[in-house]
Amino acid sequence: MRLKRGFYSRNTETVAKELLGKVLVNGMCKGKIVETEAYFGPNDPASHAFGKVTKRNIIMFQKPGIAYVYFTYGNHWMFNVVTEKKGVPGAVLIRALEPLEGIKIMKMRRNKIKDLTNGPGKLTQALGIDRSFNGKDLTNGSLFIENSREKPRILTTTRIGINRGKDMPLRFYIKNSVFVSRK
DNA sequence: GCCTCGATTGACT
DNA sequence: GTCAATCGAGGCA
Repeated sequence: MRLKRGFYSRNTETVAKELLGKVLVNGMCKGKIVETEAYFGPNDPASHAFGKVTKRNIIMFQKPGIAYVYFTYGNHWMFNVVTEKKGVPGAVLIRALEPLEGIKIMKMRRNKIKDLTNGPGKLTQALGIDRSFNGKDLTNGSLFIENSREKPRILTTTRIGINRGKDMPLRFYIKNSVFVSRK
């Protein structure tokens, strides 16, 4: 069962924690979400939505349950899920997956047999997510997130790779998972 | 128009 | 552990 809009239309931190253990699907490829980060708006200096609305960050202000995909460091796509009610900015960065299905395809896309999805740029490559998915509705289409009954043990840390808002504990990952990008 | 730098990765010492 | 690759968005003029 894919997650419905109501799941995403809540506090960003809550959604980030509850996404752990759920399953990200794009076509043939599936992976369990094992690591996420929450990004807010005006109160979060690390967020793209800190400050004014721009062509890039406007996706974060739109309806919950759509994809926010952006390009960084000259070669990497980042996949986020938009949260909060329409008009309120928020997104959850998916940082790592545990590969479940379509692993052969992931290996082909990554041109590797290991480290397929243990980082935000790696998992987008493995699942074939790029610019064309920006703004796509996850409640309707080939890219979506499946519910699960799993209630994982969650660890919380500060976010990775940012320069501002470094002290905010908004990174979450599943305890003992070997598929996270870092411990 | 020009300049800076990034929610990263992979190669190398 | 260090560091280069690589390009578009965003800020400023």
